[in-house]
Amino acid sequence: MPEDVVDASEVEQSQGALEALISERRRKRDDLAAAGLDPYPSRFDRSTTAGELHLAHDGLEADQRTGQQASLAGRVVSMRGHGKLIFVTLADQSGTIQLLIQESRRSEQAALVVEALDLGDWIGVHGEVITSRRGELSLDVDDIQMLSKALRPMPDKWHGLVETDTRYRQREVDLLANAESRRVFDIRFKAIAALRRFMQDEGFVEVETPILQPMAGGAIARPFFTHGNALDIELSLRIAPELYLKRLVVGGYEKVFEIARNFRNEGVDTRHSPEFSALEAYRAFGDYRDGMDLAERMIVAAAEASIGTMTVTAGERTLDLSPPWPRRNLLDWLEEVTGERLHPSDPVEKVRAVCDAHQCDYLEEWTSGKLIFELYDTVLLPLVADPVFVYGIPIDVSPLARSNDDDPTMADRFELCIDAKEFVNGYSELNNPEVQVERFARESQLAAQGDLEAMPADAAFVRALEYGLPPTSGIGLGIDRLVMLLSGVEAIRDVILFPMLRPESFD
RNA sequence: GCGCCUCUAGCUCAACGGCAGAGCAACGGACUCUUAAUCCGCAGGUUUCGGGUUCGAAUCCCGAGGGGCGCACCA
Repeated sequence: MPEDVVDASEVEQSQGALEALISERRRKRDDLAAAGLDPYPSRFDRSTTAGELHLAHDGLEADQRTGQQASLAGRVVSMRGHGKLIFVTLADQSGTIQLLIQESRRSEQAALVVEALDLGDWIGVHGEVITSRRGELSLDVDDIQMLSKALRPMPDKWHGLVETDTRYRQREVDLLANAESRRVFDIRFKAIAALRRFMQDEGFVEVETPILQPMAGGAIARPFFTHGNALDIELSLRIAPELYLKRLVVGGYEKVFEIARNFRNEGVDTRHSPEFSALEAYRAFGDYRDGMDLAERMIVAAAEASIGTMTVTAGERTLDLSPPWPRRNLLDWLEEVTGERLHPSDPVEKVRAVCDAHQCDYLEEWTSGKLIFELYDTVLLPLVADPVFVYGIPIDVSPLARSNDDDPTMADRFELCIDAKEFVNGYSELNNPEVQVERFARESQLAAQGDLEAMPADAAFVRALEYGLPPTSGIGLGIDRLVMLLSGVEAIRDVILFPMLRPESFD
Protein backbone atom coordinates (compact mmCIF):
# COMPACT_ATOMS: atom_id res chain seq x y z
CA MET A 1 0.00 0.00 0.00
CA PRO A 2 1.46 3.43 -0.93
CA GLU A 3 2.63 5.64 1.89
CA ASP A 4 0.22 8.48 1.27
CA VAL A 5 -2.83 6.20 1.39
CA VAL A 6 -1.72 4.76 4.72
CA ASP A 7 -1.29 8.27 6.08
CA ALA A 8 -4.76 9.29 4.98
CA SER A 9 -6.44 6.38 6.75
CA GLU A 10 -4.44 7.06 9.88
CA VAL A 11 -5.66 10.64 9.90
CA GLU A 12 -9.22 9.38 9.48
CA GLN A 13 -8.81 6.88 12.33
CA SER A 14 -7.08 9.32 14.65
CA GLN A 15 -10.43 11.01 15.10
CA GLY A 16 -11.61 7.93 17.01
CA ALA A 17 -14.84 6.01 16.85
CA LEU A 18 -16.43 7.82 19.77
CA GLU A 19 -15.56 11.21 18.32
CA ALA A 20 -17.12 10.12 15.03
CA LEU A 21 -20.37 9.20 16.79
CA ILE A 22 -20.38 12.52 18.61
CA SER A 23 -19.68 14.48 15.42
CA GLU A 24 -22.60 12.75 13.75
CA ARG A 25 -24.92 13.88 16.52
CA ARG A 26 -23.42 17.37 16.45
CA ARG A 27 -24.14 17.51 12.74
CA LYS A 28 -27.78 16.64 13.34
CA ARG A 29 -28.02 19.26 16.04
CA ASP A 30 -26.52 21.87 13.73
CA ASP A 31 -28.92 20.85 10.96
CA LEU A 32 -31.81 21.57 13.31
CA ALA A 33 -30.38 24.92 14.26
CA ALA A 34 -29.82 25.73 10.59
CA ALA A 35 -33.50 25.00 9.96
CA GLY A 36 -34.39 27.51 12.65
CA LEU A 37 -35.19 24.96 15.35
CA ASP A 38 -33.38 25.56 18.65
CA PRO A 39 -31.84 22.25 19.77
CA TYR A 40 -31.69 23.61 23.34
CA PRO A 41 -34.90 25.60 23.89
CA SER A 42 -35.55 27.23 27.25
CA ARG A 43 -38.75 25.47 28.26
CA PHE A 44 -41.60 23.17 27.32
CA ASP A 45 -45.14 22.96 28.68
CA ARG A 46 -46.29 19.42 29.21
CA SER A 47 -49.87 18.59 30.06
CA THR A 48 -49.26 15.18 31.59
CA THR A 49 -46.75 12.39 32.18
CA ALA A 50 -46.35 8.82 31.02
CA GLY A 51 -47.38 7.53 34.44
CA GLU A 52 -50.53 9.64 34.56
CA LEU A 53 -51.57 8.46 31.10
CA HIS A 54 -51.14 4.83 32.11
CA LEU A 55 -53.17 5.42 35.26
CA ALA A 56 -55.94 7.02 33.25
CA HIS A 57 -56.05 4.69 30.26
CA ASP A 58 -54.51 1.30 31.00
CA GLY A 59 -56.91 -1.50 30.21
CA LEU A 60 -58.21 0.17 27.06
CA GLU A 61 -58.85 -2.15 24.13
CA ALA A 62 -56.63 -2.19 21.07
CA ASP A 63 -56.96 0.32 18.25
CA GLN A 64 -58.90 2.94 20.23
CA ARG A 65 -58.79 6.71 19.94
CA THR A 66 -59.52 8.60 23.16
CA GLY A 67 -59.80 12.04 21.67
CA GLN A 68 -57.57 13.30 24.49
CA GLN A 69 -54.82 15.66 23.37
CA ALA A 70 -51.64 15.51 25.43
CA SER A 71 -48.18 17.05 25.60
CA LEU A 72 -45.37 14.95 27.00
CA ALA A 73 -41.66 15.46 27.57
CA GLY A 74 -38.99 12.86 28.07
CA ARG A 75 -35.97 11.02 26.80
CA VAL A 76 -35.97 8.80 23.73
CA VAL A 77 -34.96 5.36 24.98
CA SER A 78 -35.86 3.19 22.02
CA MET A 79 -36.86 3.63 18.39
CA ARG A 80 -38.40 1.12 15.99
CA GLY A 81 -38.65 2.50 12.50
CA HIS A 82 -41.00 1.23 9.83
CA GLY A 83 -40.37 3.71 7.08
CA LYS A 84 -43.32 6.04 7.24
CA LEU A 85 -44.20 4.93 10.76
CA ILE A 86 -41.85 5.08 13.71
CA PHE A 87 -42.42 3.75 17.21
CA VAL A 88 -40.52 5.59 19.91
CA THR A 89 -40.36 4.73 23.57
CA LEU A 90 -40.31 7.91 25.59
CA ALA A 91 -39.19 7.85 29.21
CA ASP A 92 -39.95 10.44 31.86
CA GLN A 93 -39.52 10.10 35.58
CA SER A 94 -42.93 8.50 35.96
CA GLY A 95 -42.35 5.71 33.46
CA THR A 96 -42.38 5.13 29.72
CA ILE A 97 -44.93 5.54 26.97
CA GLN A 98 -44.94 4.66 23.31
CA LEU A 99 -45.06 7.35 20.66
CA LEU A 100 -46.48 6.62 17.20
CA ILE A 101 -44.96 8.98 14.70
CA GLN A 102 -46.78 8.68 11.40
CA GLU A 103 -45.57 10.52 8.37
CA SER A 104 -49.14 11.29 7.39
CA ARG A 105 -49.91 13.03 10.69
CA ARG A 106 -46.76 14.78 11.73
CA SER A 107 -46.05 18.46 11.18
CA GLU A 108 -43.23 19.76 8.99
CA GLN A 109 -41.27 20.70 12.09
CA ALA A 110 -41.79 17.19 13.41
CA ALA A 111 -40.33 15.78 10.21
CA LEU A 112 -37.15 17.78 10.72
CA VAL A 113 -36.84 16.70 14.34
CA VAL A 114 -37.40 13.05 13.43
CA GLU A 115 -34.65 13.38 10.87
CA ALA A 116 -32.27 14.51 13.62
CA LEU A 117 -33.54 12.13 16.32
CA ASP A 118 -31.19 9.82 18.23
CA LEU A 119 -31.50 7.59 21.24
CA GLY A 120 -30.99 9.67 24.34
CA ASP A 121 -32.43 12.92 23.02
CA TRP A 122 -34.87 14.86 25.17
CA ILE A 123 -37.98 15.72 23.22
CA GLY A 124 -41.38 17.32 23.78
CA VAL A 125 -44.30 15.86 21.86
CA HIS A 126 -47.95 16.59 21.26
CA GLY A 127 -50.68 14.31 19.97
CA GLU A 128 -53.75 12.23 20.68
CA VAL A 129 -53.82 9.46 23.25
CA ILE A 130 -54.63 6.21 21.48
CA THR A 131 -53.98 2.49 21.68
CA SER A 132 -52.02 0.77 18.96
CA ARG A 133 -53.37 -2.18 16.99
CA ARG A 134 -51.45 -4.38 19.41
CA GLY A 135 -53.17 -2.62 22.29
CA GLU A 136 -50.31 -0.56 23.67
CA LEU A 137 -51.17 2.85 25.03
CA SER A 138 -49.51 5.38 22.74
CA LEU A 139 -49.42 8.99 21.73
CA ASP A 140 -50.29 9.56 18.09
CA VAL A 141 -47.79 12.35 17.56
CA ASP A 142 -48.50 15.37 15.43
CA ASP A 143 -45.71 17.61 16.66
CA ILE A 144 -42.22 17.10 18.12
CA GLN A 145 -39.68 19.53 19.51
CA MET A 146 -36.10 18.81 20.35
CA LEU A 147 -35.66 19.82 24.00
CA SER A 148 -32.01 18.86 24.32
CA LYS A 149 -29.89 17.04 21.80
CA ALA A 150 -27.74 14.31 23.37
CA LEU A 151 -24.26 14.22 21.85
CA ARG A 152 -22.93 11.03 23.39
CA PRO A 153 -24.17 7.58 22.39
CA MET A 154 -26.33 5.77 24.94
CA PRO A 155 -25.32 2.42 26.46
CA ASP A 156 -26.65 -0.84 25.03
CA LYS A 157 -30.43 -0.61 25.18
CA TRP A 158 -30.82 -4.24 26.18
CA HIS A 159 -27.87 -4.90 28.50
CA GLY A 160 -27.66 -1.38 29.87
CA LEU A 161 -24.46 -0.27 31.54
CA VAL A 162 -22.74 -3.14 33.31
CA GLU A 163 -19.20 -2.12 34.21
CA THR A 164 -19.28 -1.11 37.87
CA ASP A 165 -16.56 1.46 37.46
CA THR A 166 -18.54 3.41 34.88
CA ARG A 167 -21.79 2.92 36.76
CA TYR A 168 -20.33 4.64 39.82
CA ARG A 169 -18.35 7.31 38.02
CA GLN A 170 -21.13 8.22 35.61
CA ARG A 171 -24.15 7.59 37.78
CA GLU A 172 -26.27 9.72 35.48
CA VAL A 173 -25.69 7.20 32.71
CA ASP A 174 -26.33 4.30 35.07
CA LEU A 175 -29.64 5.86 36.07
CA LEU A 176 -30.80 6.58 32.56
CA ALA A 177 -29.80 3.15 31.28
CA ASN A 178 -30.54 0.80 34.17
CA ALA A 179 -34.02 0.52 35.61
CA GLU A 180 -32.64 -1.53 38.50
CA SER A 181 -30.44 1.33 39.56
CA ARG A 182 -33.37 3.72 39.49
CA ARG A 183 -35.40 1.25 41.53
CA VAL A 184 -32.77 1.16 44.28
CA PHE A 185 -32.50 4.92 44.55
CA ASP A 186 -36.26 5.37 44.42
CA ILE A 187 -36.41 3.11 47.47
CA ARG A 188 -33.66 5.08 49.13
CA PHE A 189 -35.32 8.45 48.79
CA LYS A 190 -38.77 7.14 49.63
CA ALA A 191 -37.39 5.51 52.76
CA ILE A 192 -35.61 8.69 53.84
CA ALA A 193 -38.70 10.77 53.20
CA ALA A 194 -40.73 8.27 55.24
CA LEU A 195 -38.26 8.36 58.11
CA ARG A 196 -38.42 12.14 58.16
CA ARG A 197 -42.23 12.12 58.05
CA PHE A 198 -42.37 9.50 60.79
CA MET A 199 -40.07 11.47 63.07
CA GLN A 200 -41.98 14.68 62.50
CA ASP A 201 -45.27 12.92 63.19
CA GLU A 202 -43.76 11.64 66.41
CA GLY A 203 -43.05 15.22 67.41
CA PHE A 204 -39.30 15.22 66.83
CA VAL A 205 -37.68 18.43 65.62
CA GLU A 206 -35.20 18.04 62.78
CA VAL A 207 -32.03 19.93 63.56
CA GLU A 208 -28.62 20.53 62.03
CA THR A 209 -25.35 20.29 63.90
CA PRO A 210 -21.79 21.00 62.74
CA ILE A 211 -20.07 18.82 60.20
CA LEU A 212 -16.84 20.74 60.64
CA GLN A 213 -15.86 20.21 64.24
CA PRO A 214 -12.82 21.15 66.32
CA MET A 215 -12.80 17.62 67.68
CA ALA A 216 -14.73 14.73 66.19
CA GLY A 217 -16.53 12.82 68.93
CA GLY A 218 -19.55 10.70 69.67
CA ALA A 219 -18.13 7.56 68.15
CA ILE A 220 -14.94 5.61 67.83
CA ALA A 221 -13.44 6.24 64.41
CA ARG A 222 -10.59 7.93 62.59
CA PRO A 223 -11.75 11.29 61.28
CA PHE A 224 -10.90 13.26 58.16
CA PHE A 225 -9.07 16.51 58.85
CA THR A 226 -9.18 19.82 57.12
CA HIS A 227 -8.07 23.36 57.78
CA GLY A 228 -10.20 26.41 58.45
CA ASN A 229 -8.43 29.42 56.97
CA ALA A 230 -10.47 32.15 58.64
CA LEU A 231 -9.71 30.95 62.15
CA ASP A 232 -6.50 29.18 61.20
CA ILE A 233 -7.57 26.03 63.00
CA GLU A 234 -7.52 22.35 62.31
CA LEU A 235 -10.99 20.89 61.91
CA SER A 236 -12.35 17.36 61.77
CA LEU A 237 -15.29 16.19 59.72
CA ARG A 238 -17.92 14.75 62.00
CA ILE A 239 -17.91 11.06 62.74
CA ALA A 240 -21.26 11.24 64.59
CA PRO A 241 -23.66 14.01 65.62
CA GLU A 242 -24.29 12.50 69.05
CA LEU A 243 -22.60 14.98 71.36
CA TYR A 244 -24.12 18.07 69.73
CA LEU A 245 -27.58 16.52 69.70
CA LYS A 246 -27.41 15.80 73.41
CA ARG A 247 -26.36 19.41 74.00
CA LEU A 248 -29.58 20.42 72.25
CA VAL A 249 -31.55 18.24 74.66
CA VAL A 250 -29.76 20.08 77.47
CA GLY A 251 -30.95 23.28 75.80
CA GLY A 252 -34.56 22.18 76.01
CA TYR A 253 -35.24 20.41 72.72
CA GLU A 254 -36.95 17.35 74.17
CA LYS A 255 -37.20 15.40 70.93
CA VAL A 256 -34.60 16.03 68.26
CA PHE A 257 -33.25 14.15 65.31
CA GLU A 258 -30.78 14.72 62.54
CA ILE A 259 -30.22 12.88 59.30
CA ALA A 260 -26.48 13.21 59.38
CA ARG A 261 -23.82 12.57 56.82
CA ASN A 262 -20.91 11.14 58.75
CA PHE A 263 -17.33 10.79 57.59
CA ARG A 264 -14.92 8.11 58.72
CA ASN A 265 -11.42 7.86 57.40
CA GLU A 266 -11.35 4.09 57.44
CA GLY A 267 -11.58 1.04 55.28
CA VAL A 268 -13.86 0.87 52.27
CA ASP A 269 -15.67 -2.34 51.46
CA THR A 270 -19.09 -3.74 50.62
CA ARG A 271 -20.54 -2.50 53.89
CA HIS A 272 -18.49 0.61 54.61
CA SER A 273 -18.24 3.90 52.83
CA PRO A 274 -16.10 6.83 54.05
CA GLU A 275 -19.19 8.98 53.70
CA PHE A 276 -22.41 7.52 55.05
CA SER A 277 -25.77 8.60 56.42
CA ALA A 278 -27.20 8.01 59.86
CA LEU A 279 -30.37 9.06 61.57
CA GLU A 280 -29.78 9.93 65.19
CA ALA A 281 -32.68 10.70 67.49
CA TYR A 282 -32.80 11.77 71.14
CA ARG A 283 -35.86 11.78 73.28
CA ALA A 284 -35.96 13.28 76.75
CA PHE A 285 -37.44 11.29 79.66
CA GLY A 286 -37.10 7.94 77.87
CA ASP A 287 -34.69 5.05 78.25
CA TYR A 288 -33.20 2.42 75.95
CA ARG A 289 -36.47 0.48 75.86
CA ASP A 290 -38.20 3.48 74.34
CA GLY A 291 -35.33 3.51 71.83
CA MET A 292 -36.17 -0.05 70.79
CA ASP A 293 -39.83 0.86 70.35
CA LEU A 294 -38.91 3.88 68.26
CA ALA A 295 -36.41 1.99 66.09
CA GLU A 296 -38.91 -0.74 65.37
CA ARG A 297 -41.72 1.58 64.36
CA MET A 298 -39.36 3.79 62.37
CA ILE A 299 -38.00 0.96 60.25
CA VAL A 300 -41.43 -0.55 59.71
CA ALA A 301 -42.66 2.86 58.52
CA ALA A 302 -39.73 3.17 56.13
CA ALA A 303 -40.32 -0.31 54.72
CA GLU A 304 -44.03 0.29 54.30
CA ALA A 305 -43.48 3.55 52.43
CA SER A 306 -40.60 2.42 50.23
CA ILE A 307 -41.38 -1.19 49.32
CA GLY A 308 -44.85 -1.76 50.73
CA THR A 309 -43.99 -5.09 52.30
CA MET A 310 -42.30 -6.56 55.36
CA THR A 311 -40.61 -9.23 53.28
CA VAL A 312 -37.13 -8.56 51.96
CA THR A 313 -34.47 -10.69 50.35
CA ALA A 314 -30.89 -10.72 51.55
CA GLY A 315 -28.70 -12.84 49.34
CA GLU A 316 -30.11 -16.34 49.43
CA ARG A 317 -32.56 -15.85 52.24
CA THR A 318 -35.88 -14.16 52.72
CA LEU A 319 -36.37 -12.04 55.82
CA ASP A 320 -39.51 -11.02 57.63
CA LEU A 321 -39.52 -7.56 59.15
CA SER A 322 -42.96 -7.89 60.69
CA PRO A 323 -43.03 -6.50 64.23
CA PRO A 324 -42.75 -7.13 67.08
CA TRP A 325 -39.07 -8.06 67.03
CA PRO A 326 -37.62 -10.30 69.75
CA ARG A 327 -35.48 -8.70 72.44
CA ARG A 328 -32.66 -10.86 73.70
CA ASN A 329 -30.34 -10.29 76.60
CA LEU A 330 -26.77 -10.52 75.37
CA LEU A 331 -25.40 -12.56 78.28
CA ASP A 332 -28.36 -14.96 78.24
CA TRP A 333 -28.04 -15.54 74.52
CA LEU A 334 -24.29 -16.00 74.75
CA GLU A 335 -24.82 -18.62 77.44
CA GLU A 336 -27.36 -20.39 75.26
CA VAL A 337 -24.92 -20.57 72.35
CA THR A 338 -21.61 -21.15 74.13
CA GLY A 339 -22.82 -22.95 77.22
CA GLU A 340 -20.86 -20.51 79.37
CA ARG A 341 -22.38 -17.93 81.66
CA LEU A 342 -20.09 -14.92 81.23
CA HIS A 343 -20.04 -11.58 82.95
CA PRO A 344 -17.80 -8.49 82.67
CA SER A 345 -16.69 -9.14 86.26
CA ASP A 346 -15.28 -12.53 85.28
CA PRO A 347 -11.50 -12.92 85.15
CA VAL A 348 -10.26 -12.30 81.62
CA GLU A 349 -8.82 -15.83 81.47
CA LYS A 350 -12.31 -17.31 81.66
CA VAL A 351 -13.66 -15.11 78.88
CA ARG A 352 -10.56 -15.62 76.75
CA ALA A 353 -11.10 -19.36 76.96
CA VAL A 354 -14.55 -18.96 75.45
CA CYS A 355 -13.08 -16.70 72.77
CA ASP A 356 -10.46 -19.31 71.98
CA ALA A 357 -13.16 -21.96 71.67
CA HIS A 358 -15.07 -19.86 69.14
CA GLN A 359 -12.33 -18.52 66.89
CA CYS A 360 -12.75 -15.05 68.32
CA ASP A 361 -9.47 -13.11 68.15
CA TYR A 362 -8.56 -10.58 70.82
CA LEU A 363 -5.82 -8.32 72.06
CA GLU A 364 -3.83 -8.68 75.25
CA GLU A 365 -5.15 -5.49 76.85
CA TRP A 366 -8.85 -6.17 76.35
CA THR A 367 -11.05 -6.35 79.44
CA SER A 368 -13.64 -9.04 80.04
CA GLY A 369 -16.40 -6.63 78.97
CA LYS A 370 -14.66 -5.87 75.71
CA LEU A 371 -14.08 -9.58 75.11
CA ILE A 372 -17.76 -10.31 75.71
CA PHE A 373 -18.72 -7.65 73.19
CA GLU A 374 -16.31 -9.21 70.73
CA LEU A 375 -17.91 -12.60 71.29
CA TYR A 376 -21.27 -11.07 70.51
CA ASP A 377 -19.86 -9.71 67.24
CA THR A 378 -18.23 -12.91 66.10
CA VAL A 379 -20.48 -15.58 67.58
CA LEU A 380 -24.00 -14.18 67.90
CA LEU A 381 -24.24 -11.65 65.09
CA PRO A 382 -23.72 -14.18 62.27
CA LEU A 383 -26.72 -16.14 63.61
CA VAL A 384 -29.09 -13.25 63.03
CA ALA A 385 -31.52 -13.31 60.09
CA ASP A 386 -34.85 -11.66 61.00
CA PRO A 387 -34.62 -8.52 63.16
CA VAL A 388 -33.61 -9.03 66.77
CA PHE A 389 -32.76 -6.55 69.50
CA VAL A 390 -29.74 -7.49 71.58
CA TYR A 391 -29.66 -5.56 74.85
CA GLY A 392 -27.38 -5.33 77.82
CA ILE A 393 -23.94 -4.43 76.49
CA PRO A 394 -20.81 -4.16 78.64
CA ILE A 395 -20.10 -0.65 79.92
CA ASP A 396 -16.44 -1.02 78.83
CA VAL A 397 -17.41 -0.49 75.21
CA SER A 398 -20.12 2.08 75.88
CA PRO A 399 -18.45 5.27 77.17
CA LEU A 400 -21.48 7.49 76.52
CA ALA A 401 -24.17 5.15 77.84
CA ARG A 402 -25.81 5.04 81.25
CA SER A 403 -24.95 2.01 83.32
CA ASN A 404 -27.63 -0.41 84.44
CA ASP A 405 -29.03 0.32 87.89
CA ASP A 406 -28.70 -3.31 89.05
CA ASP A 407 -25.43 -4.12 87.29
CA PRO A 408 -23.05 -1.21 86.85
CA THR A 409 -20.76 -3.27 84.59
CA MET A 410 -23.46 -3.32 81.94
CA ALA A 411 -24.88 -0.45 79.89
CA ASP A 412 -28.57 0.06 79.27
CA ARG A 413 -27.80 -0.28 75.61
CA PHE A 414 -29.06 -2.29 72.67
CA GLU A 415 -28.25 -3.03 69.10
CA LEU A 416 -30.75 -3.96 66.42
CA CYS A 417 -29.39 -6.75 64.24
CA ILE A 418 -30.75 -7.94 60.93
CA ASP A 419 -29.12 -10.33 58.49
CA ALA A 420 -25.92 -10.56 60.55
CA LYS A 421 -25.43 -6.80 60.53
CA GLU A 422 -25.99 -4.03 63.06
CA PHE A 423 -28.60 -1.51 62.00
CA VAL A 424 -29.33 0.50 65.10
CA ASN A 425 -27.35 1.32 68.19
CA GLY A 426 -29.18 2.89 71.09
CA TYR A 427 -28.97 3.48 74.80
CA SER A 428 -30.08 5.33 77.85
CA GLU A 429 -27.80 8.34 77.71
CA LEU A 430 -25.24 8.88 80.43
CA ASN A 431 -26.24 12.21 81.99
CA ASN A 432 -24.13 12.30 85.13
CA PRO A 433 -21.33 14.72 84.20
CA GLU A 434 -18.91 13.38 86.77
CA VAL A 435 -19.34 9.81 85.62
CA GLN A 436 -18.87 11.03 82.07
CA VAL A 437 -15.59 12.65 83.09
CA GLU A 438 -14.48 9.34 84.61
CA ARG A 439 -15.43 7.52 81.40
CA PHE A 440 -13.47 9.98 79.30
CA ALA A 441 -10.52 9.70 81.70
CA ARG A 442 -10.54 5.95 81.28
CA GLU A 443 -10.64 6.32 77.50
CA SER A 444 -7.67 8.71 77.67
CA GLN A 445 -5.82 6.18 79.77
CA LEU A 446 -6.51 3.54 77.13
CA ALA A 447 -5.31 5.94 74.44
CA ALA A 448 -2.12 6.53 76.40
CA GLN A 449 -1.63 2.78 76.47
CA GLY A 450 -1.86 2.81 72.71
CA ASP A 451 -5.51 1.94 72.16
CA LEU A 452 -6.31 3.63 68.85
CA GLU A 453 -10.02 3.16 69.43
CA ALA A 454 -10.20 5.28 72.56
CA MET A 455 -12.61 8.19 72.55
CA PRO A 456 -11.21 11.69 73.10
CA ALA A 457 -12.57 13.71 76.04
CA ASP A 458 -14.88 16.54 75.05
CA ALA A 459 -14.83 19.28 77.69
CA ALA A 460 -17.58 21.33 76.03
CA PHE A 461 -19.84 18.30 76.12
CA VAL A 462 -19.12 17.65 79.79
CA ARG A 463 -19.82 21.29 80.61
CA ALA A 464 -23.17 20.93 78.83
CA LEU A 465 -23.98 17.88 80.97
CA GLU A 466 -23.25 20.03 84.02
CA TYR A 467 -26.19 22.22 83.04
CA GLY A 468 -28.33 19.10 83.22
CA LEU A 469 -29.26 16.54 80.60
CA PRO A 470 -32.63 14.98 81.44
CA PRO A 471 -32.96 11.21 81.30
CA THR A 472 -32.68 10.61 77.59
CA SER A 473 -33.07 7.79 75.12
CA GLY A 474 -30.87 7.97 72.05
CA ILE A 475 -30.63 5.88 68.91
CA GLY A 476 -28.63 5.90 65.71
CA LEU A 477 -29.76 4.18 62.51
CA GLY A 478 -27.51 3.38 59.56
CA ILE A 479 -29.53 4.65 56.63
CA ASP A 480 -27.37 3.15 53.88
CA ARG A 481 -27.64 -0.30 55.40
CA LEU A 482 -31.37 0.11 55.79
CA VAL A 483 -31.63 0.95 52.09
CA MET A 484 -29.47 -2.06 51.23
CA LEU A 485 -31.84 -4.23 53.24
CA LEU A 486 -34.98 -2.78 51.69
CA SER A 487 -33.69 -2.90 48.12
CA GLY A 488 -31.91 -6.25 48.43
CA VAL A 489 -28.54 -5.04 47.16
CA GLU A 490 -25.30 -6.24 48.70
CA ALA A 491 -22.90 -3.34 48.15
CA ILE A 492 -23.16 -0.03 49.98
CA ARG A 493 -21.88 1.67 46.83
CA ASP A 494 -25.05 0.60 45.09
CA VAL A 495 -27.12 2.71 47.46
CA ILE A 496 -24.88 5.81 47.38
CA LEU A 497 -25.36 7.93 44.28
CA PHE A 498 -21.78 9.06 43.90
CA PRO A 499 -19.52 6.80 45.96
CA MET A 500 -15.96 7.85 46.65
CA LEU A 501 -13.57 6.63 43.95
CA ARG A 502 -10.13 7.56 42.81
CA PRO A 503 -10.36 10.67 40.65
CA GLU A 504 -10.66 10.15 36.93
CA SER A 505 -7.96 11.48 34.68
CA PHE A 506 -9.17 13.43 31.68
CA ASP A 507 -5.96 13.62 29.67
C1' G B 1 -2.17 -2.19 54.07
C1' C B 2 -1.78 -7.95 52.10
C1' G B 3 -3.91 -11.75 48.70
C1' C B 4 -7.00 -13.16 44.38
C1' C B 5 -9.69 -11.68 39.92
C1' U B 6 -10.50 -8.23 35.96
C1' C B 7 -9.63 -4.38 31.85
C1' U B 8 -10.85 -6.12 23.82
C1' A B 9 -15.28 -1.03 19.12
C1' G B 10 -19.69 4.11 22.21
C1' C B 11 -22.33 -0.24 25.04
C1' U B 12 -22.63 -5.80 25.97
C1' C B 13 -19.48 -9.74 24.98
C1' A B 14 -16.24 -13.57 21.79
C1' A B 15 -11.37 -14.88 20.25
C1' C B 16 -6.87 -17.53 25.20
C1' G B 17 0.47 -18.13 21.14
C1' G B 18 -1.05 -18.00 14.54
C1' C B 19 -5.15 -12.68 9.74
C1' A B 20 -9.10 -9.11 16.33
C1' G B 21 -14.90 -10.95 15.64
C1' A B 22 -20.35 -10.71 16.83
C1' G B 23 -24.91 -8.28 18.74
C1' C B 24 -26.74 -3.46 19.90
C1' A B 25 -25.84 1.74 18.78
C1' A B 26 -24.01 4.63 14.27
C1' C B 27 -23.98 5.34 8.81
C1' G B 28 -26.60 4.14 3.55
C1' G B 29 -31.06 1.64 1.81
C1' A B 30 -36.27 -1.17 2.09
C1' C B 31 -40.63 -1.16 5.20
C1' U B 32 -47.53 2.43 8.32
C1' C B 33 -48.62 -1.58 14.15
C1' U B 34 -43.58 -2.45 16.23
C1' U B 35 -42.08 -3.21 21.24
C1' A B 36 -34.59 -6.68 22.09
C1' A B 37 -38.96 -5.03 15.07
C1' U B 38 -37.06 -7.34 10.55
C1' C B 39 -34.13 -7.44 5.97
C1' C B 40 -29.90 -5.74 2.66
C1' G B 41 -25.36 -2.96 2.65
C1' C B 42 -21.31 -0.25 4.96
C1' A B 43 -18.12 1.35 8.63
C1' G B 44 -16.07 1.19 13.39
C1' G B 45 -9.71 -1.16 17.14
C1' U B 46 -2.58 1.86 19.75
C1' U B 47 -6.97 -5.21 22.72
C1' U B 48 -5.91 0.28 29.77
C1' C B 49 -0.53 1.90 29.65
C1' G B 50 5.00 0.71 29.64
C1' G B 51 8.64 -3.01 29.16
C1' G B 52 10.05 -8.23 28.08
C1' U B 53 9.89 -13.50 25.96
C1' U B 54 8.78 -15.31 20.91
C1' C B 55 9.50 -16.14 13.89
C1' G B 56 4.76 -14.33 15.74
C1' A B 57 1.45 -11.58 21.85
C1' A B 58 -5.29 -9.36 23.05
C1' U B 59 -3.39 -14.22 24.72
C1' C B 60 2.72 -15.88 28.25
C1' C B 61 6.17 -12.97 31.89
C1' C B 62 7.47 -8.26 34.71
C1' G B 63 5.96 -3.37 36.09
C1' A B 64 2.30 0.80 36.37
C1' G B 65 -2.86 2.46 36.45
C1' G B 66 -8.44 1.80 37.02
C1' G B 67 -12.13 -1.35 39.05
C1' G B 68 -14.05 -5.61 41.74
C1' C B 69 -13.88 -9.45 45.55
C1' G B 70 -11.71 -11.66 50.01
C1' C B 71 -8.76 -10.87 54.85
C1' A B 72 -7.67 -7.10 58.66
C1' C B 73 -10.19 -2.23 60.93
C1' C B 74 -15.00 -0.20 61.17
C1' A B 75 -21.24 1.11 61.18
